[in-house]
Amino acid sequence: MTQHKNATRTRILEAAEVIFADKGYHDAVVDEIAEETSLSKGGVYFHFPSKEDLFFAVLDRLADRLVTRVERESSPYESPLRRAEAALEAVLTALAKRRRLARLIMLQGYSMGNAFERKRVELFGRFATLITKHLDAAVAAGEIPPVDTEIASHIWLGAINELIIRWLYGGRPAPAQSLPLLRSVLIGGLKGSTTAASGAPAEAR
Amino acid sequence: MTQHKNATRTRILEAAEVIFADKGYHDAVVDEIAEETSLSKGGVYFHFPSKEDLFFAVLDRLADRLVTRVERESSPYESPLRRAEAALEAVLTALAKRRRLARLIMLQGYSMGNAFERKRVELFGRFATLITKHLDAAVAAGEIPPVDTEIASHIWLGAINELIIRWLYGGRPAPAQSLPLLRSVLIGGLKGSTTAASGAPAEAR
DNA sequence: ACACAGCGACCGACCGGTCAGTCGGTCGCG
DNA sequence: CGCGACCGACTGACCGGTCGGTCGCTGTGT
Repeated sequence: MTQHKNATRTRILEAAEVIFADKGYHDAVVDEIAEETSLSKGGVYFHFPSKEDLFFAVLDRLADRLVTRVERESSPYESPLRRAEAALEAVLTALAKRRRLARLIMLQGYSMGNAFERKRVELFGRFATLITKHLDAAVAAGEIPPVDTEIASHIWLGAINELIIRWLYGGRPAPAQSLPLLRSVLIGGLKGSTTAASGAPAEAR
Repeated sequence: MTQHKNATRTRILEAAEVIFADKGYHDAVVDEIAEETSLSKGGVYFHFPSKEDLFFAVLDRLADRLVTRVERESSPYESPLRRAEAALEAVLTALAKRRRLARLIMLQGYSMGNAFERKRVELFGRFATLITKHLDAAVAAGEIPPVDTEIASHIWLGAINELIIRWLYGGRPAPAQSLPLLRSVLIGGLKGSTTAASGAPAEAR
């Protein structure tokens, strides 16, 4: 039955998620993932062609969830800028809720070597798009000046990224504690931005 | 003569810098560093006790240079906020100037596994301090409201970090192109920040 | 001027350990 | 019986680190 096969696949993904998040790509050992799943190494390789594929599958699965969650939490708001703000907050709190997820997405991938680059761009691109979309709408609605929204969304993501990493490593300021300042700087900064110099004027719509 | 020994050491550091930046910690092979230096592996291990130590030495060397440079370029200005702004710009342009340096500091370290954590905190901490210092002065001078300057400096660094990484990977917007918006968001955001929640309130330990 | 010892810098073959991935085999279910 | 799911011993490649050895340079005694 395909049902069972699928269940096993999921079990592998779940175990792999924990172990990858804990040790990073390189230091995670396939044998351990197998053991954790009560499978043998061969069993794991029956479901995934390589360690790399397994890792990517784990990342995709998590990213899917996070995107869904962020979209759900930001959609209720009327104002585009408000939605962008909600998305910002949703990403931050979602990551803050589970260190493991954050570790995985934000750092453990690099231990894979340069093969991770493409994936990293893809992942962050997905989240950036989420925010860019709302910011574009906010520009259209006149809530903020016409800036390069793509760069802006990456500024947002970068700020979140650094605060989360800092928290992951040092436990310093809990993300929730940084949120007020984060919000005020990023949103206030955009609102007050008089810079129309976004390179190409074609963006004006 | 110690002079010669030191020169060799430097040659190793230079070669290691290139190779580590290119391949990441894990994929860089000591034999290759040796060959590039026209030394044998034993020769390399004569100068550095371990691959890990060599890597850290490379990082420290680069960080030292960057810190010096940033300090030099920001010191001439009178206004604290202006100095902070100059530091922001100096970091961005310095990293933009050499992809390799940026790669090394911002991502290749992670491939070392969890041992990198401490070092990462240390490195970013050094840069953050550079900015925090100026921001504190700016607060004292009344140029910006009293916010948590440490968090603020990490927001700045995070934004830079993400923009640089994006550029490294995709070559998308050249850092110089993002600078105007970056400046306007980060500085404008701080100026307009009404949030006084700088940890001063009764925050439980 | 010469022999030679000492030493610091460097050599490179080798060891020990680690893993990703393979493959012939097993087993239960339809 | 056949097939899909799974087993697990094994292999091959890779690499950090070691260690006995080499070699040229310098200083010392005669």
